[in-house]
Order: sequence, then structure tokens, then C-alpha cells
Amino acid sequence: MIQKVLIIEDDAALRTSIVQSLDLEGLEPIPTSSFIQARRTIRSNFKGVILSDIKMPDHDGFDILQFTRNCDPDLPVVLLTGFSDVPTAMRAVKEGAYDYLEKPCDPDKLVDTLRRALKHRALVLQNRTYRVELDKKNTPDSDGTLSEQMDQQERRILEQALSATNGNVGEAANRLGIPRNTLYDRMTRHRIVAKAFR
Amino acid sequence: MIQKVLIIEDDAALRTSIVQSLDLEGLEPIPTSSFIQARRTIRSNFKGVILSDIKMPDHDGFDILQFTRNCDPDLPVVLLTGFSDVPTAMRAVKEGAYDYLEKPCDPDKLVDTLRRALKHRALVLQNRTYRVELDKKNTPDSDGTLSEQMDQQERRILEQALSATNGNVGEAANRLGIPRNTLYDRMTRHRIVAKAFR
DNA sequence: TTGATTTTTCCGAAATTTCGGACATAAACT
DNA sequence: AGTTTATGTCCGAAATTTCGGAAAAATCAA
Repeated sequence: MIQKVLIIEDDAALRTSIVQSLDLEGLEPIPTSSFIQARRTIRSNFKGVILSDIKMPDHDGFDILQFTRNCDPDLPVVLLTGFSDVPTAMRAVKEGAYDYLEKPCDPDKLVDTLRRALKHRALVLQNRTYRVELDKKNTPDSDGTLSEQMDQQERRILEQALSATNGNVGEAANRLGIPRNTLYDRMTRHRIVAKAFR
Repeated sequence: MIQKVLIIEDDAALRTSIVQSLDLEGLEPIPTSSFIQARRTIRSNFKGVILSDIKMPDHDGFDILQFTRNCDPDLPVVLLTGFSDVPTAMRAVKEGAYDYLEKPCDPDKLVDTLRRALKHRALVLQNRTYRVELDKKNTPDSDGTLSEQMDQQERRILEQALSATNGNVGEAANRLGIPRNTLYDRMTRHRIVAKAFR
């Protein structure tokens, strides 16, 4: 399970306190004190979420939000907002922030929210890998000579049968419903050796 | 995008108010006044989320939570909790509720939370369909004689080439790099007729 | 209908593949 | 060393596939 939390918070005391809360709950805090510092960690395949103060000396939450969304629109950003800043935070959510928390915040609530965000992130990432897997399975058609395509397929089947039988040629031949010799013929044609599957 | 929200709330006034808020935001509220009534809607492939009062005359939120989790552990349940009941709600979250809201609740916050839950649900459902798709693509291997598997593959390639050329056998043969006659041979073997692709 | 064009089938020789059997080799076990 | 077991190669007859040429059938246009 992914559980990194990139923290962007200039107030050192609050930062340490958050780190402690997360550590206690088995999450992996990555504390930073500024957007500049955090920047290089924000990537499209970052295996975690972002927790950022919404108001900081050099940058505000919207910068971070924009940068992050540009980098990966499905990377959750949770904002920490001061007492009177709730409307701003709500606006930020409308613009794509995942959630917000009011600043003197209950550690439990913080962790709950982050876990939700992390689960969301995990789902998105898994979704992506599934998608590329499916693409891989769908594309291999449509090009190459018939004999080339058939050769490839034959090679795949042979390799699969061999690895299923742990490199035992005789048994693989049985499974494939062909005599042992024929399998050897085909293996020779494909330059496959059983040894590679043991 | 999925956007159903199964509402379980015995207080009619509050229920209507919630329905209005959701309607306004383009969600699809399904109002019910009791667990019994809501029960039949809760299924493992329900394309939405559940919003339930945590405390009601006949049942409490934990019943609903348990029933729902039993039915589909990835079906988000958002609980509505009274003013003094926050600790209970937090416990419910630990036990698998998706989130909770304190009862005199801001419609915006309500909708934000539900949207998060819906997004979560959408991801889970899409994930599942991807998974079965992948299974479908992965399983057709590994069984059947080699010649059977090759036949299937050949048939697929042939049909694909033919449909790509709109049923023109000559052109299909060109693409496949074999003489027309050979393609006819193979088509005959597979009982494929070009006419079917025009 | 007639003639031209395309699609499909038929034929048969050449090429390729199959597969049983024999054999050489290597590793594992007694 | 001797036995067993599995790998990998070679041979050659039988079976299957390929593919050019030609004939048959279908389609189309005038």
C-alpha cells in the first residue's frame, strides 16, 4: 500500500507535530518547508499524496495546486487552512484540491483524511497500470505478415507450455497434444531450449 | 460518471433538504427513511454511495455499515452524526465508514464529501471491470491443444485482415503476405466467407 | 443477353511439416 | 560403474500445406 505524504509547511513546530502524528499511524511523512523544496518530489507517478499549508510566505496553496494538477491531475492535494480561511479552502476544493483541514486539527481527523486521499491515489495508480496492461494486450494485432504473427503466437504458446511444465519437454508436449519430437522440431525452429525454463 | 446517493434518514425535513442540495448539484439522490427500505438498493455493484444518519429509531449506522461492508466492502458509507456524537463517528470511520459529517451541515461540504466518495466508488468499479477484462484476456491461454490454439489465432488474424480490407480477399492476402489462393485455402478450412465482411 | 471483371473453387506438383524410431549425450540416482 | 531419466539430433516415409494455373461461378455494365 502506498503511504507517502509530502508535507509542505513552513511552521517548523506544526511540521514536526504532523510528522509525529503520521509516523505514529504508520504513514511515511516527507517533510518540506517550502514549495521550492517540495517541487522535485511532485511527479506524475508519485506514490503518495500532498499535504500543504494553504498560506505560506513565498507561495500559496493555489500555486501548489496548479503545479500539481499540471503534473498529475489525479494526485490528491490536501490543504491546511487557518481559522478564518475556510471559504478559500472550499474554493480550492472546487478547483481540484482533494480536501482541506482547519488548522488546529485533530490528528485522528488528519490521518483519516490522508488515508482517504492515499486510497484514492492507490486506486488511480492501479487503474493506470491496469489500463496500460490492457493496451498491451490489445495492440499486438494488426501488423506483420500472417506467418510472422503465427510464429509469434506459436512461440508464446510454446514458451508458456514449457514454463508451465517447468521445462519438461515431454510433459509440455503432452499438454499441447503433440508428440515429443514435433515439439522439438518447433522448438528448434524457434531456437528455444528447455533448459531456459528450469 | 456515477452519481447516485442512497439517503437513509428518518427525519423527513432533513431528508428533503438533502435531496434538494444534491439535486442542485446534479447528483441523483435516492431518499429512504429506514434501513429496511434502503436494504434492497444496497448491492455489490451499486453505482453510487450511501449517506446515512448514524442514529435512527430502528437501526443505527453500525448496522448499515456492517450490512454494506458485507455486501460490498468498497461501497462508501458516509454517516451523518449529531452534534455530540463525533467520537462515535470517528469510531465508525475506523470500522470502515468512508467519512462522516456533523449534522447541521453545510451543503457545500456535504456535496464535496459525497463527490469524493462517488469518485472513490467510480474508481473501485472501474478497477473491477479492468480486472475482469484482464482476466478474460489472460485466461484464454494455457488450455486446449496447440493446434486448437493456433487455429483460433489463425482465425482471428484472418477475420481481422478481412474486415480491415472490407472483405476484399486479394488485398487481405497482400497484407498477410501470402498468395490469394493460400488465403482461400485457409478460409475454406476455417469455413470463413469473405461475403460476411462486406 | 453478352462480354468483361471479380470471386471462388479445383487440380496437382513441389515444398514443408509431422512424427515414430534410433541414437548420442548429460544429469540424477543406486 | 551401472541404471534410469530426460534432453536434443538425425532420418525418412507419410501427411499436410502451399501456390500457380485454370476452370467455374458470381457480379456487373452495356
